[in-house]
Amino acid sequence: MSESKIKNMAEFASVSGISRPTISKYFNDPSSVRATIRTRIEAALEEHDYRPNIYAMNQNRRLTKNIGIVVPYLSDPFFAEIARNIEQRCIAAGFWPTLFSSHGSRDLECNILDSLRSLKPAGVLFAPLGRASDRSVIEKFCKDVPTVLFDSDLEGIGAAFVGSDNFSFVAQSVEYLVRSGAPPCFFEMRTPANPNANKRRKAYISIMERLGFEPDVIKVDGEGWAFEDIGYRGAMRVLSEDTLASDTVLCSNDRLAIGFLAAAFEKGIRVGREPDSALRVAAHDDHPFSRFTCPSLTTVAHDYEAVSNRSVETLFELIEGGGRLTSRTEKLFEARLILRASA
Amino acid sequence: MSESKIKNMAEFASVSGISRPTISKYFNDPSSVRATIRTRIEAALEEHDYRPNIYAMNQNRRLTKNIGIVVPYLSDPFFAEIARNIEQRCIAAGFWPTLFSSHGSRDLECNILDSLRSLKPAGVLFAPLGRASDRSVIEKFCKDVPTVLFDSDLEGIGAAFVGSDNFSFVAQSVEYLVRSGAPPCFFEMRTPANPNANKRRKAYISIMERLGFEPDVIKVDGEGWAFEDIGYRGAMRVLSEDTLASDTVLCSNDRLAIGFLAAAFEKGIRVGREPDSALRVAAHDDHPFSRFTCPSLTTVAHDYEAVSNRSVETLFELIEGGGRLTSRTEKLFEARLILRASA
DNA sequence: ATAAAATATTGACGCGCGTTAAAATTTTTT
DNA sequence: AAAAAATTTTAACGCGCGTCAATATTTTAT
Repeated sequence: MSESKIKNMAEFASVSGISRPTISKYFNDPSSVRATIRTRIEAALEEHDYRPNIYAMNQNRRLTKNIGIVVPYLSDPFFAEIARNIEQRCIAAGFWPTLFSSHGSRDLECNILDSLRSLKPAGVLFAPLGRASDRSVIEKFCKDVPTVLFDSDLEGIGAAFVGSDNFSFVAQSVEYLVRSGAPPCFFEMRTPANPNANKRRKAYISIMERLGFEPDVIKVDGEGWAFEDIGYRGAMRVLSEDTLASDTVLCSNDRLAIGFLAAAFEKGIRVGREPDSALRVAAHDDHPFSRFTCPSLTTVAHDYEAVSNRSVETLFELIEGGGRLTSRTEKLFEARLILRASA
Repeated sequence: MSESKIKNMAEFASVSGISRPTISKYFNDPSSVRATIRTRIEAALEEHDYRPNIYAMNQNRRLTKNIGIVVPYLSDPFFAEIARNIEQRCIAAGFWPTLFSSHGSRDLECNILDSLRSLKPAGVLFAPLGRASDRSVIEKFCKDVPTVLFDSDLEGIGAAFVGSDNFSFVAQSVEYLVRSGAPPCFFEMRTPANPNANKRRKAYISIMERLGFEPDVIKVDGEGWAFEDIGYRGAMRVLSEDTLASDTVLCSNDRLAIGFLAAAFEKGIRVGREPDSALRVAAHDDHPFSRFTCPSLTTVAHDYEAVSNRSVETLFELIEGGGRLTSRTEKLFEARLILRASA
């Protein structure tokens, strides 16, 4: 490798013996130049390790190759995993993804959208906070920037939504629990942060009624995103007061269940599907940690792969379509029951 | 708010009645213009919501306001929390942080550094993979870009290192365990990904010897970053074969312990510090989930706040010093014992 | 009020690259 | 081998902003 530092495209053009516009074309799309030229450029690249200045590149292009990924809470490994998956796919497609987390804060979510705007991204994959989101700010953003919502839907906002079918989650868990024991009560936060929680509650009620059982929704107090803690405190109270009408508890999500199981353990209450257990606990999401709860958590899994795949594909279609799709599509993927020891 | 869209700084200068160079100065540092001018600019900003083009801004500036944050594995909530903390501090200081995760991959780590280079960041906060890192690539990167390492040290690389004192972790856990029961064996991965693990093992051995006990290191197989699973499998084997020489197990880190506790539970082995328990388990890190293990995990906590604070402060000094510090500093913060139910 | 210091304005250039039109070259077709 | 098609080269402009020097204006000190 030559020691001379190349500082701009013109210089690189002259050392490689190829004209600057052609070099420029190459960097925008290597397949747009003839193979002979391409190999010559790539040989020169080996020699001199020049890289175009991304700021100059993006300054006039109407569309950058940037993609924004926004999740509500990155400390939740569930979102970290989804983000990672999406990120990889964007990179593979030649985009430059940037990851943002709203950290559960409405203001931060707005600020992120603001920053994102000045990044002039080709598109954005956005999992909103939900209830805490500033709907009007997001709506305005989505009008200006091609955006696909995922995980959590804001009706009518964004060019498309990709997520999991909450009804399918609850159908599978409730039907399994009923089939294998007593009908479950439903354990959730009083004011859930996320619209999925509301859909799950509604699904629970409707499925229970369809099966001819009385729905029993237990709402526990707590704000924010410390779900494990909220589940733990709620369970401690419920278990102490011994107000549980059913020996089967279906938690709205795994993180609540993690807290619930910790409380049950502390109370010395045996959880599981063996005859000598006092309680069965199941939940939804198949959180990365739910394999390691005690007992391991019976849950219903998202089709992670499918959701992240489809989100990215939809965004690419949107980008190729110049930021518009014929109509707003909503794709919901089926969930899959994961039988473990807790129920 | 006026409906006319302002498309560049010259236009904004004319509508606000202030010259373009002054506007430019304002955006680079609002305090560098007179108060009267500042309020006039800010009034105009309210009126017209203009924002400078970040690409044009960064193209000629020798130093951008970007800061890169690189962590080895974002799906680990420990790193997610640290990253979030650091991110907030950078924003508060007027920088533009961008978060990257190596996802445990050597190649990805190199690619990230490569991308980071073209972002021309003012500085980088970097927690390397450790053993899997490509030392020479990182060394080269750190020569070009002002970088502070945190969490995991690569000796001699980067302008400074900020982390936790592994000796202090192990001193506290071992001394507590010895004081309150039998001396612990040490449970770890055979080939740890992270230099901290090696330091902890060495500390364990030296502290045990100092206290007059025979060190007993149990190494379990497994590669990668699925620590819980590795801990689980290792514990299943150890507990099945009943080869544990001590009734007290000190895990190298909490994530291994989470797997260990899951295995113990599955085996029906009672863990805790009560007299009727068969085993005590403790670990290090105070992982966000260790409050919710069964039983809750006795561990030793990082001083998160201090580490992220100092990392950021050190980077700011480095940036203000033009990318050079007088000498490479290594700051290690003390750890704090967290007594819970498992030991 | 006047002088000195600080700050703002005017006018202009440069950064590195995208992009375009016309001319030159290469490749493909016939 | 000649004509047609595709690609590259040459030359030049523009993007939005940083920055600088000379000048004008405002603020502070005397």
